[in-house]
Amino acid sequence: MANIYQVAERAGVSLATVSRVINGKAKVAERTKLRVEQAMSELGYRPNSIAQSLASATSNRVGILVSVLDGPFFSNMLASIETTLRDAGKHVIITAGHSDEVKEKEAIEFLISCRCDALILCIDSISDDYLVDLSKRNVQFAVINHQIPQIADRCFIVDNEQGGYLATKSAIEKGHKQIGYISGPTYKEDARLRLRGHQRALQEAGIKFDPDYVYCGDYHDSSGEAGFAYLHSLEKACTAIVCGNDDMATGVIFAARRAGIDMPQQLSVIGFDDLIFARYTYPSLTSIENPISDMGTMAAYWILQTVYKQRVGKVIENMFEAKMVVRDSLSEPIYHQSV
Amino acid sequence: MANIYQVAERAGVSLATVSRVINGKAKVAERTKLRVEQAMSELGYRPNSIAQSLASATSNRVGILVSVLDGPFFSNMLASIETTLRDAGKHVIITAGHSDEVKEKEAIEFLISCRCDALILCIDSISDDYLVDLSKRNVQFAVINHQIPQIADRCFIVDNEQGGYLATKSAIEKGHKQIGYISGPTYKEDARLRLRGHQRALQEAGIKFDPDYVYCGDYHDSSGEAGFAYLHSLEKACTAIVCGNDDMATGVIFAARRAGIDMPQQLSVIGFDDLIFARYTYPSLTSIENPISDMGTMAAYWILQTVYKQRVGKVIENMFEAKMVVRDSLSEPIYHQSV
DNA sequence: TTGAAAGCGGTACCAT
DNA sequence: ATGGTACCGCTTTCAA
Repeated sequence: MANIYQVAERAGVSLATVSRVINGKAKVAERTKLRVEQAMSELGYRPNSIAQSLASATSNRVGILVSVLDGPFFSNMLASIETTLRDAGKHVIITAGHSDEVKEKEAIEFLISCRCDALILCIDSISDDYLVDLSKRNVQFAVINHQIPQIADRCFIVDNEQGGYLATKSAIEKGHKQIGYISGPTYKEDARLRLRGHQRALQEAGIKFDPDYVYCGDYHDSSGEAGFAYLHSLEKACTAIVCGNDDMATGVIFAARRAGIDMPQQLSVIGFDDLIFARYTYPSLTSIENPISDMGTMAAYWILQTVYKQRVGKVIENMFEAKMVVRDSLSEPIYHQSV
Repeated sequence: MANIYQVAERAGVSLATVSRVINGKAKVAERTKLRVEQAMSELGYRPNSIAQSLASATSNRVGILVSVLDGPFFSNMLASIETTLRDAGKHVIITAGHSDEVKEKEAIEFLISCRCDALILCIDSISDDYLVDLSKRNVQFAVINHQIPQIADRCFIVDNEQGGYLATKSAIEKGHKQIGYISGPTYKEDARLRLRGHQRALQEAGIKFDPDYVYCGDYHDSSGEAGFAYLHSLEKACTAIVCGNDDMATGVIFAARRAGIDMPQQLSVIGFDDLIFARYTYPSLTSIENPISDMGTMAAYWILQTVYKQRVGKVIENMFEAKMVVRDSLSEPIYHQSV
């Protein structure tokens, strides 16, 4: 493939001039520019991005770290980040951290050693302190799904508390009084916030919060099944179960059906995240939309603006609203045949 | 960050020697090597992959093209490709083609202009001829999900015919005689092959193939619903519906339930692909596993071997077996209450 | 507005 | 086994 020298020669100019027309910033006489462009197209010239990176000390690479590449949670986000950044001429390098602290750190080091100009991190296990430290090295990054006060401007989160609140409130509005809650692991901030929202909704409705009605799961469907078993065994069983995420909600649905319970008549179930399969469960799952994809796009915009100094006509928002997605798994309780 | 000159200086050797220990191939005296390594770790040195790429004319980048990034079909494959290639020190650049011929070609050009050493292509709309041409330019690539005779060695496919055969055969073995088939769009090779497998199974069982029992869909769930409506309207309705993919199968399940049909008692449904949500439908979906992830890994190995001349201790296989995954949506037909 | 030339941080060939 | 050095293809001063 042709290089910049050949273009320069063919156009009868120096390579510096060719470089100028490639980059479009510096002034080049219109005539010269046309000659150069002609030469470029005649030769089918494409600038070598690697050489550009080396010379300009910007790789045009953005590294993404997600916990898992497979599974439905991140794929939409990856898609939207990729689209946004590719339109801006950036390359995306994707790695997985597998919710393991060591692997997450390795992945970050890998991305740094790739010379990424910036990172977008969806971390699970790394401490806030580590990220604060990272921000002091000259590594530019955005964080999704974590709120870290010292670097709040680069954190993009959904309003988890609000989401938890909405979920439980919608159950209350349907008339439920005995509402079980299956939480994610409470060492995770999002799980704590969702639970807090649940409590706020109860309180607002004058329902006393009873810790017995909370089961602490691990965000996997098996713990949804276990959580159902626990809540089902309580003296006064619940008519609705609100779950910290959709995986656990599907676990509840499975276990409840196995126990011969009709849903939603005898038991309402609410999830969180609104994953793709929420439509496919039976009954289809009422859930809280987690705008992870929008958050990714926003993080990408933030990077284009902050790191690449591009003008993206976007207002950077750090906190995203949580919204109900109503499907079939939530209905009025039927007390006379309560679980 | 330190560069190779600083390492050389600190170790008291030339940069050529440092380069040798980085690459590990050429011989370096043990003592020298240790000195260099010491210097590297003292300086926290990491070779600049961009400079390496420029100098060596290999970018260590592998480009991936999938139709969509979101959605469950490719995400497992992406995960396994990423793992395989990252372990080999390669970077993965991922793009989406959105099943559009123009966009797919653009994406390929983009990947080429990224200086990818090799591509892995999951294409939907591009013609075989284009790919054969591409193979004559000096672009190295593997193809997933397409069999192209001229370049068969770099194509990795599942045995679609066998999959279609297995699906229908399993229905026949359960006792079904009236078996509807909802095909993917027949301009797609995989759809044609799956349908052909269906026909072979019928023929083998002595069941006459009746084109009236075939509905041609588009691989989306809506066409599953439409296909159900059509098959359901036939004079002699079917007791089982075999679908060209899982999306259409979920469409069938939805529409059938809406029509008040009990599954699997009154109607068995079989999918193809075994996507993640096959477990979550109700009844859970019996399907044909599409080892897309294994195919991706194999394509990655093929690239490591062919393009990067690495010894991966793997036998390269181009054709992957299709396997049944038995769940609840297939059972014996109940004729006296047939649909 | 244009050109000359010095890097960017490596690789790889040729000597020694 | 080691060192010297010419690139790789581009960006970016600095001069003209």
